[in-house]
Amino acid sequence: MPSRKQRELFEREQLILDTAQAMLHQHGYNYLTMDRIAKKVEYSKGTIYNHFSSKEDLVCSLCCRCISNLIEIFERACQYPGPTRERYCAISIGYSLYHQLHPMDSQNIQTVKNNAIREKLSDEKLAEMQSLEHTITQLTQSIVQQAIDCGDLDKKYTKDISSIVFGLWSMHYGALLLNQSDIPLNALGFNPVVNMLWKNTNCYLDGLQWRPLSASINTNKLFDKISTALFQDEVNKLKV
Amino acid sequence: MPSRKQRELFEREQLILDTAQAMLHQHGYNYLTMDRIAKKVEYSKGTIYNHFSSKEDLVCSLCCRCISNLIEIFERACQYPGPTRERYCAISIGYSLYHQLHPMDSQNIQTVKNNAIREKLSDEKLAEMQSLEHTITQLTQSIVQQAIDCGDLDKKYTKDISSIVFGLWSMHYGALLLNQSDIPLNALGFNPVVNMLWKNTNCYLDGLQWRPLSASINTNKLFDKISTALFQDEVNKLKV
DNA sequence: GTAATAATATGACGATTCGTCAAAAAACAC
DNA sequence: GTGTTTTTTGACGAATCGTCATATTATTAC
Repeated sequence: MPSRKQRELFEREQLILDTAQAMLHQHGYNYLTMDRIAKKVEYSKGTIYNHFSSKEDLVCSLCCRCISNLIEIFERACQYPGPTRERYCAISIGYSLYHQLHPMDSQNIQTVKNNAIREKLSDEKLAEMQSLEHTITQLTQSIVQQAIDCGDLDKKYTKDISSIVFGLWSMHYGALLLNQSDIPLNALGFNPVVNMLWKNTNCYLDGLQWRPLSASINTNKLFDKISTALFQDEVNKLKV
Repeated sequence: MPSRKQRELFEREQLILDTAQAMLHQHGYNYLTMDRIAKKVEYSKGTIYNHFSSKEDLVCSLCCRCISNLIEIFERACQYPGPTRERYCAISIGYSLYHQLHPMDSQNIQTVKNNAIREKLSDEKLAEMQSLEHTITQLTQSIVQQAIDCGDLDKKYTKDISSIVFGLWSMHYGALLLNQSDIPLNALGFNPVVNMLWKNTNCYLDGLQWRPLSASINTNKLFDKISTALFQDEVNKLKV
């Protein structure tokens, strides 16, 4: 039961974050200053600093909100009732859709990976973010475990569960970063990143012999099936 | 035929870069200032600005040096005389070894991916870096093309060459970034990143049915064979 | 060899932005 | 209504970037 005080404080914090996010998206990182945020939210700079101990901590808080949104997506994927491979694919699809729908959020997440920023983070914020990231890996890991338990994935991979989680993670993370970097992938002859990522994910899972293999199904239909079942909202928003 | 003038200018530029790199590695990004660099190299700040139009351009130049080093590694891998799959693996191994040997270089490369920095880059530096990155993708692509031409990789993948290049690239890039981020992979139960990456690369190539499949060979021995043949220096330095 | 000219180097300076803190304002207690 | 605590404020000091008028060095002309 939060008191009125606490509620107001929380709401103001959200207002600050929303304002910062809008400013970041509209005018870029270097336009984002504490003074500008203060002016926009009509509180003084000192008050902003009562909420966030540094500009970096503020940006990291934005990042944490984004990761929380991703966790919600991952949790939905984990509920998917089909075979384990489809459930694992659901994570991949959710991840892709989320980043298509909120490309700026990906930038927030990446911003904090930068050393110039990270060096200045408070220990508390860093711990908060790491805890969220931990949650994400745990969710992913649970599906691999289920696949081994039910025989969809060979038992010999029991020792490699973390490698497999890391495989999906690194592939998606790398794809996302390359996509949002200024590297002109189109001009270099690359297909849309979401398509490539979906192909590559299936290819990787085939390499693991994670059943059912993609040769036996229509992967395009599977993509539609999963996204319709779990991410209807996101798909609709993307269509607009 | 560079004149004495030009030579001196070039050498001073290298001195500035070396100094900046050392400072960056020893004390982090936020300690690196133009005034400190100027003091250390015993030239004035204005002179530094004659070489680099901004702090960001200077850091990007560091990044370009690192990418050039990587290109040298990739070119060596492309010379590897074995089957195409092994040649492709050689790129993977070279990439891993390079980042193990020069973990700070990876940070340089990533620093420039950050928006806060990228927003301030001059068009020229950005173009320079993109040109280097283009070279890297071209080298990788050529091996996939060879594999299709000689039948090691099924012809049906002709349309997917860029996807396959992107698969290797994103997986390695993501792994590298995750590795150097502060996410405590060890504590989260992950194996060493280089091992996981090697397993995942083979798994992905198996999924493509890129012959010879890893079931028919000893991947650990292959790793040793390639690294001995191409990257003896790097391996020795790592052992020390 | 010297004077005129061009090229280069210098560091004081203005501008920006961060984060602080003493003082003012508001909220609260009684 | 008065005194106390909490919160807010914005002027300020510090750090750093990038500039530019001036000083220094190099080159050319004669």
